Amino acid sequence: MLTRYFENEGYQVSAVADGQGMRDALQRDAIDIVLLDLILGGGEDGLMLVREVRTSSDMPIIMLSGRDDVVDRIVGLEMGADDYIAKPFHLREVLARLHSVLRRHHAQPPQAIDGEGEDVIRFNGWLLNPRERRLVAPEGTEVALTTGEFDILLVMAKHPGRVFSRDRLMNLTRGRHYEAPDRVIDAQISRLRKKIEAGKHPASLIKSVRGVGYVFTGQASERAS
Amino acid sequence: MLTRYFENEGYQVSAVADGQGMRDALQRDAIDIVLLDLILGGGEDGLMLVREVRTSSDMPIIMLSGRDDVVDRIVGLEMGADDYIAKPFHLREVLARLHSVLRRHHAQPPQAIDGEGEDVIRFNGWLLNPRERRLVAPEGTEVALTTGEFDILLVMAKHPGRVFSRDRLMNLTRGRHYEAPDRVIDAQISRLRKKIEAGKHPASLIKSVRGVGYVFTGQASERAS
DNA sequence: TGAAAATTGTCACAGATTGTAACATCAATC
DNA sequence: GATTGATGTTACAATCTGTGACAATTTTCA
Repeated sequence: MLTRYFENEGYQVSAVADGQGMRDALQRDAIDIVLLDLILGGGEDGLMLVREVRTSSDMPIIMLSGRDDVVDRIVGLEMGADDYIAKPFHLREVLARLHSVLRRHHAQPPQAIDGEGEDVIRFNGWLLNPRERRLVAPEGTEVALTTGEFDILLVMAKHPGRVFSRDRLMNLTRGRHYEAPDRVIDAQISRLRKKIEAGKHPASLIKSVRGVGYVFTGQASERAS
Repeated sequence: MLTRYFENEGYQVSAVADGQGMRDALQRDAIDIVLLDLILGGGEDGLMLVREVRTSSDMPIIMLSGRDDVVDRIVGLEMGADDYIAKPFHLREVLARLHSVLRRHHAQPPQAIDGEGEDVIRFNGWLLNPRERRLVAPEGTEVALTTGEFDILLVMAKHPGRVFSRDRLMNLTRGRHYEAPDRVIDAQISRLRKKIEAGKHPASLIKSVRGVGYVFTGQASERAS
């Protein structure tokens, strides 16, 4: 029902049956938000899944529950869900809340400090400016990155400490269903490393996690006012 | 009743009758959380047990009490319990609170704004930084660990004094349903020891518990701010 | 448009990491 | 102290990753 409704509304929906399905979808598709029913098959608990997702990302999550249980609601929100909707609900209401969550989420840091709207990312002295698509080294010189290199660095630097699979990087930096061998990412990472971990800055900012993918391990220093 | 319920929920439960049973279980099993009834047999006081556990660890504890007594509740929480549930309770509620406590407990300081809020782990002069995935020796030199070695050390160092079975380490450092002989862990531990217990630091930080698994015996010094 | 330049994809090989297994040690038990 | 079983260690094989060379593709610009 939800699937049909949201597809009619123009969304692209990945409907899955259980926790494993969710993990797969998160890996495979470029997911913007998760709607999660508390009562799942497969013996997995929806609350646990919320926590699991939260440990590695700030993916927006809306919990749907079979009943309006105060404890469930509170625990769910404490667990990190962004909203909680009890059945029965109106489809229109779900849509409204979804918009609300997405808005809050994307509206993340409008960051109007000093009358400026910078949302640059800083790490270990580096400065990454998504708007201008520029990378500036600690000593102030600009490092030229190609489009692909920049996209990968941007995605990863936004989430330090989070491990990205090659597939996921593929999805996030290119369109949804891009087909190419994963090793393309390896090559890009290699070129990227050569540029940002060059002689002067021997720190390893991108580490590889064997069998999984890559992590950005820079020291993000947000909100430089 | 609780045992059966939680086992149905997929938890592994060690049910014991008294304080001594609890101590044994804490030693023997890899305990994640303690549910403690205030009214115990064996003449031991539940409150005392809370304090006893608290003096040596930050093990999460939920107290169950036969009555909803404000004094009991306050004293219990002051003693260091993480939550307090009065009878009669719904099993679902206990589960929810348990989730909540576990989450709070595992919760990494969510992304520490202002670049502050390191959650590095220190032990015996060593410094383990999960975000940067770096291990720094007491004398300041960095020790290069592989992904697998780092994961094992991280899991164990987070819970000094806790015994991890090989299976559990397997689960915690790789996916859930990973299939490989347990001896893989032995090999990894061996390599890890060679790196962190090398000539300069003869202290044995990882001890083996025959028939069970391994314990991290470093002296954790938390949260140097 | 067409050539030059830049970027990306592909591949091969080197190197690193991990799984496996054999054997050496060690601990517990009788 | 001999036996039995568990753990430590190591070598080697299997797998995964890093990187350079070059081809294919896209972009730039005359």
